[in-house]
Amino acid sequence: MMGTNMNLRQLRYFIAVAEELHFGRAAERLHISQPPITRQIQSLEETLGAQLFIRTPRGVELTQAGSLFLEEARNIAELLEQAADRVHRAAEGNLGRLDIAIFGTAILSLIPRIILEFKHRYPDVKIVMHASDKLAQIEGLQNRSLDLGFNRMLVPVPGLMIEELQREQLYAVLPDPGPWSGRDSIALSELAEQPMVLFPASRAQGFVEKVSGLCHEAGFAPNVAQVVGDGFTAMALVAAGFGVCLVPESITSVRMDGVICLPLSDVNEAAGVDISCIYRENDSSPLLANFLQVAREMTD
Amino acid sequence: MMGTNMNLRQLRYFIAVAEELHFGRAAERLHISQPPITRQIQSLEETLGAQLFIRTPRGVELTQAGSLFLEEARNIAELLEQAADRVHRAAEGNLGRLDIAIFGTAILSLIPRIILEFKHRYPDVKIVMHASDKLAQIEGLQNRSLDLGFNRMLVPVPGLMIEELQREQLYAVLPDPGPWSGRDSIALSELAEQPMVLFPASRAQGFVEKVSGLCHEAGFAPNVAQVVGDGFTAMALVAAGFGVCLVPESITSVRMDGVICLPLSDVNEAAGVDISCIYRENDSSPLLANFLQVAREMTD
DNA sequence: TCGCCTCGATGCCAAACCGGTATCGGGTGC
DNA sequence: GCACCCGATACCGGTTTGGCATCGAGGCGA
Repeated sequence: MMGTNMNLRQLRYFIAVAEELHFGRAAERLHISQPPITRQIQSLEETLGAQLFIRTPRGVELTQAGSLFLEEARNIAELLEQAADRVHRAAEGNLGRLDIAIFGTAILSLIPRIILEFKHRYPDVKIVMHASDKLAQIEGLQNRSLDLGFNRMLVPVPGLMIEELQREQLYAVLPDPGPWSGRDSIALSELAEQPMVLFPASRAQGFVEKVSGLCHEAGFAPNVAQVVGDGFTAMALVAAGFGVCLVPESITSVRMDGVICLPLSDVNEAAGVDISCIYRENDSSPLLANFLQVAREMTD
Repeated sequence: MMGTNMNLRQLRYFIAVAEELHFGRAAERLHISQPPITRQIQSLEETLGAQLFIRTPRGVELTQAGSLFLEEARNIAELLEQAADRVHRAAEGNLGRLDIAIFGTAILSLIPRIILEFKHRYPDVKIVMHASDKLAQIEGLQNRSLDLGFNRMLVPVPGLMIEELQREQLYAVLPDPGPWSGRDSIALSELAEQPMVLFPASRAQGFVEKVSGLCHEAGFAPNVAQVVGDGFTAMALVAAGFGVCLVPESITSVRMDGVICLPLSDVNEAAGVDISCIYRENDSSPLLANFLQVAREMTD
């Protein structure tokens, strides 16, 4: 009893024979001898319950059923080849989808440049961006709805990996015109009595605590005028006269009427804030690996 | 070195494992033991150049590449199944295309009934009808653009098979009112002096010669008034007073003002004209075989 | 008409493949 | 630490596959 089960080998042989219309030439094309072709075609015909070829003295010709099957077989063979190629590319991180979360002011400077470069290198990877705060990023990573998050001052979480990409200096945002107009730097201690706008108003520990800590190091407790959601709002409040605020350097690329941004002269580089990324520790996705590699290259 | 060639077996095993997310359960579902699954999946992963599963202590989970491949594999498996089924049906004559040629007046009576019945029994066979004269039918059959032709008084052609389906009596078409109004039959000899309209004006031998022969048997040479393309035109000319004509019985199902149709009393049954079909002698198409069977059943 | 040639089919043998049993090794939970 | 679960590996026997040699049928030319 011949095989009652179709085989890809039979498909390939069939296509070769159907295109050559000649067992011998098909065998030659397949780099095998002729008898195996006969047997495989016989087996295929038996499993299909259909005669595929009419044997003639000068070769073979396709029956109608064979002609129909040739189209199907070609299609299937091509689909298989494409599937294999796509899977291979997916495994190498050239194809797929990556869900990335960013926090409010991360749309400035570094992160969009990284994403742009990655999209350029891997055009078939679909990047989906999500605006999520710190806790939402962690939850998203844990329940696998996210692959990667960007944030500042992340605290270690079991199962998640944190990697610092860049460290930014802090700038003071001050009303203009005002006492500091024309200056090109300022000491944090000069702001001791100033009402201060803090952000973000998040559930998680973060920039608010960082600023408080720095003030205490500078010898004063911050006079908190207001806590708002993000750095843009904070700058707007400074312009409106609510007080002053501290921001990471990248936000200063936004120019806003009514404020000036001055570097802090008495806070050293290491005391700046980080931009880090966070991802699952055991994530074996080659897409993520490729993305991280791009991110590291661009922050060398 | 494991197989560098994909196999349908690997596809089936992969789908089972991907759906069960467990080698053991997949093996159970496939009614084999677990080790072959391991090897086939390993081999598949090697040929694809992609890790498809992440092995965990409690089973496996799909990688992104594996998830992608699962969709493709399911699709391909289904296509294969459908292809096999369609080829099987095509081989049994339940699916495919049949190109049938008919001549002008064959759209009456028998042939459309045969085609209708065939379409009813084999709804997935596409019937393409061609209006071709005798020579065009023979050429079409020889160059394989036709599978079957219907015609009358076909002469044998090498490589083609002719099969008579029905024999029809001849009728005289006479002007009405006229000398024969009210009669219910007529002898051919009564038409000896009458101008006669003949058809078809074809390159091939046919009905014209048949009528001439009958007239000579009846003892006179036909007085040819006009030769036209088809029986309808001939009847119209009779109505217009050009003379009389002879037609096969089936055409008399068309009622036309100004003419009456009378059976010929002195021409015996066997002298009538046939409706035959013609097809390639070595055509092994099951569609044709099925069609011929229907045709024979309906002319028993 | 008789060889001769071509082409697919068949018989036979060795190598590769596949599945089964037994067992290993790593990880988890009691 | 021990038992248990799961996938990986080793080994063996049956089946399949391909190669070689040969057959048999049909067509063509001398």
